[in-house]
Amino acid sequence: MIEWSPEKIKGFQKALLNWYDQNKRDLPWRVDHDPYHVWISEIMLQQTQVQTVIPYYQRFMKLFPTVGQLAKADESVLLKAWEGLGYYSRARHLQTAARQIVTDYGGQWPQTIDGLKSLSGVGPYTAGAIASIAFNQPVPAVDGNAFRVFSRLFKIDADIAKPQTRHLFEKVIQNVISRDRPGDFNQAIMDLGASYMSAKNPDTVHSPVKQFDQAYLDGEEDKYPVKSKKKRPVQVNYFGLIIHSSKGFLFEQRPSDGILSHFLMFPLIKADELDNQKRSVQKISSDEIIDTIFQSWVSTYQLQLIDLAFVDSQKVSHTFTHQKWQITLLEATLPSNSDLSYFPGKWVPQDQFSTIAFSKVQSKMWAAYQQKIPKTN
DNA sequence: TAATCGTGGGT
DNA sequence: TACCCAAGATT
Repeated sequence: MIEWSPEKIKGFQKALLNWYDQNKRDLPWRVDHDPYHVWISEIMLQQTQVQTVIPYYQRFMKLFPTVGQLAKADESVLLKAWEGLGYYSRARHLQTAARQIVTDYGGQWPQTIDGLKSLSGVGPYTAGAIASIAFNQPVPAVDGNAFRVFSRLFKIDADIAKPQTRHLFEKVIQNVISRDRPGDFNQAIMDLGASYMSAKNPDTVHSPVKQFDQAYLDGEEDKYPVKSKKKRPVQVNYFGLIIHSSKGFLFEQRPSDGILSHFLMFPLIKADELDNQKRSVQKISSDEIIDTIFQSWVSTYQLQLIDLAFVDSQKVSHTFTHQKWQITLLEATLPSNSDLSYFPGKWVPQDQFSTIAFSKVQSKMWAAYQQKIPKTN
């Protein structure tokens, strides 16, 4: 890693902020520096592209214009507004934090890094972003853009995939951030990282700070940032049960932890658990699958599925960050007066589907069941 | 610490 | 396809 003189730091700040003043992106959360606006946008933007967030942000602000209204909102309405954004715990943390602000902080925003980090779902990056943008504090906001930009400027070869590395970047940024315009400085880095200094096909030759980009000057920008590779998703096979009655379709409430926690979905059964119930390592036949599911539901939920059969369609496939699901659909009916006391779910009439937040994979199952055509992502 | 948590877009 | 990336936080 290289060092910069005070003169070089001043020159960098000037070049960066001059460029930002002329070329900053016109984004809906940049109309002011309201901490509520900054906060909502930063949470939505976590691991999510700007163009995806824009319509969600605009709808969100119409639904929940203030932190107080977010605090007292129905969680089902909130999750419906978040539908499709993913990482749904962000939405739950959002409301938890809104209630923290209203109750713990008397409606007044904490303005320190530690105070902001005490809010649910607000970590080091988001706290830095709010503190600098909304409260004009000279603190770093180390996101993926900052990692990429500063690793190239300073030729930092620390692995940005390791949590510890953030501290190193915070020290570097603390030394070069504009004391006069910290919020604009951090946002300028983000705009730079999203344009001339993007991850793929960077256009450094036209970058406003190319003369400060040591990796570029040395012809080594393709070496930065250093980032270790992620593991590939593991495949998990499921059977998905489309169960209907005159009351609608049977939805199962997923557990409070793990992927898609709390979501209502068509009941899913892990294929290997079904195999275990048969105490067999070998794959079981179609008849045995139906028989085993039927008996499992009788013993577990005291529910008797009628006409349980495979849906004549391709498997539903969906890939998450760490899991690849392959779902084989089955269909059954259940008497509408069935006792659901032992079942963690409820009947949902079809005309109420639009009021419930569907995960992407749930939407795929429903589409496959309705259309009986192949569905993949 | 390393693993986990969704989805859409691009190559 | 398979893989990577996108304004990260939590446990």
